[in-house]
Amino acid sequence: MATTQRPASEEESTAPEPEYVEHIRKKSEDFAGWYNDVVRKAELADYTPVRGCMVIRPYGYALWEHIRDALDAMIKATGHANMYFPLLIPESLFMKEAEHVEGFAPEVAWVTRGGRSELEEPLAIRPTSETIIGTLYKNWIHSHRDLPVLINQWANVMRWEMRTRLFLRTAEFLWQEGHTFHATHQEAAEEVERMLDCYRVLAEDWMAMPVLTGRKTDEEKFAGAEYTTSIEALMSDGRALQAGTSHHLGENFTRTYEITFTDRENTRRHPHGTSWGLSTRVIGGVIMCHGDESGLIMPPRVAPIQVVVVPIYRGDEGRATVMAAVDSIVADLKRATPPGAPPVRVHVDDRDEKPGYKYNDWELRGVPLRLELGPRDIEGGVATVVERIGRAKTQVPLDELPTRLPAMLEDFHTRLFQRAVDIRDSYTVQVGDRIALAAAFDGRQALAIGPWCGRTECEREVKDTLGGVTIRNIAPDAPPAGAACAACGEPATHIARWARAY
RNA sequence: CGGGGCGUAGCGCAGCUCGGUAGCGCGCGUCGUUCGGGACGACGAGGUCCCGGGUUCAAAUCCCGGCGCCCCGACCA
Repeated sequence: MATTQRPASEEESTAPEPEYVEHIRKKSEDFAGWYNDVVRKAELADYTPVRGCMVIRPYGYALWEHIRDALDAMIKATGHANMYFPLLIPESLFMKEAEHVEGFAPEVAWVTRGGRSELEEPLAIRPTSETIIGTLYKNWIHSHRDLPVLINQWANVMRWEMRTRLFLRTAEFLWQEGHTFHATHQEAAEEVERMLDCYRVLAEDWMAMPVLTGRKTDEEKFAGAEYTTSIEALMSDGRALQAGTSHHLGENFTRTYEITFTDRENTRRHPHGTSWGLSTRVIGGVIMCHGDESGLIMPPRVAPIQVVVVPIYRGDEGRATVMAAVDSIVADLKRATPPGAPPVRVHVDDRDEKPGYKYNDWELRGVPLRLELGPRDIEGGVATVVERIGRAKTQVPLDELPTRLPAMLEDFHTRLFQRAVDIRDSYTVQVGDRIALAAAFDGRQALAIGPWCGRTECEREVKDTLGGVTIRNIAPDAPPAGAACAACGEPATHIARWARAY
């Protein structure tokens, strides 16, 4: 290609090839590297001097706030109230529930010196709050008239993980944990289902992330739960992510913490508990579900910035003209917002950078719509709107922006959701026997759906043999009559979803 | 906890084999020209070479001992 002869005397250049160091690693070649680059360069989060703990930066925290607000509204709309419990749990309380302790003990961080005396009882930093909440509610529940108790807390918890990844698995993370107590098993079961459905709605309607709801196997359920349900999302690399869980605790904790109530027949009984949680991990889900080679793609309903305005001009005079038009657009958008409705979240990028730089920067950050406004646009009385998924350009008359932009954002949400469904479908395989199951995961990722016998040994055998393939959850539907387990051939009792998980 | 890799300017790295004045690119600051898909010039600021010890006239470089981080496994939201 190069035809120019270099003089033989010319020294070899020792300088590295010019490259854009701001660029991110290729998603198709190095998914984990891509993920890290995107999280850090889009300024969602970063590492800190604290091992395993991340800092959530303003752009990432704004995303979390929108997710949190949407979920908080649903939690309140279903009758729950927020409250707050202590971060530290005395060892003796924590150790009461045997199965719970066994499940969590390895990853609990302990405060062994209270600052006053080394002889003080060690304190666990909560990995979850069932134990302290149970202890307290023992004092507050006496009668069926005290039930149901429907509470939630937004909090940080700590689990001393061996390997951490930004958002997906950090030693400290933010979440909400709902805790409820009910008079009957049935009522608690309905609660478990109701809150799982809130998570499904949050994932699908707010984050455009399709999920499969279902029950966890005994192997994967919460330590101390009677049963666990979950929402499972498939990432665009084909691995599954547990994005929220809702547990039926039965009487497991209320027995241990001696919570009793007197029912209508004057019989003393233990209430049935539930707990359900969703964490900052879902942000990792949003990133890996929607992102592409250019970076993030933010679901509009939770996007910190929904529309970014890039002004284009030459010289100071051009700048003044364009910026006046930009100001007018922003003012129109605010004025057009119906009372009570959230305004379009618009940001004007007036940095002293070239437009091309800004395009790439905002694409990395995943802003759904970019509004370009330059001399040509102003002359035509339009703005150029470019959407993030396919970079399709639309000329929109300036006076139509207040109605068109919200509509385009809604359309963006719908297409983003459908795109995620299509990606998931591309990995989905219906399997009827072991050959099909093994083939589904042979050198690739998959979401394999098929009949299952319900046996833990079978589940473990698949995990060990097929390289970490696990049952993410079990479908609500029963298997066809007479169906055989796709993994072992024994009679099937369930429909399972197999995948490799994060 | 096993297996790898890496610690040199804010970031990415070269220099280490073979000891001798600490470098490059990007970024950052000021000024000017630019601006419809990652602009350019001039000048400038910025370093306990991860830490501790040893060898040596002399250590980023060689030796010993720590510490930290990242990646891959097993465990987990």
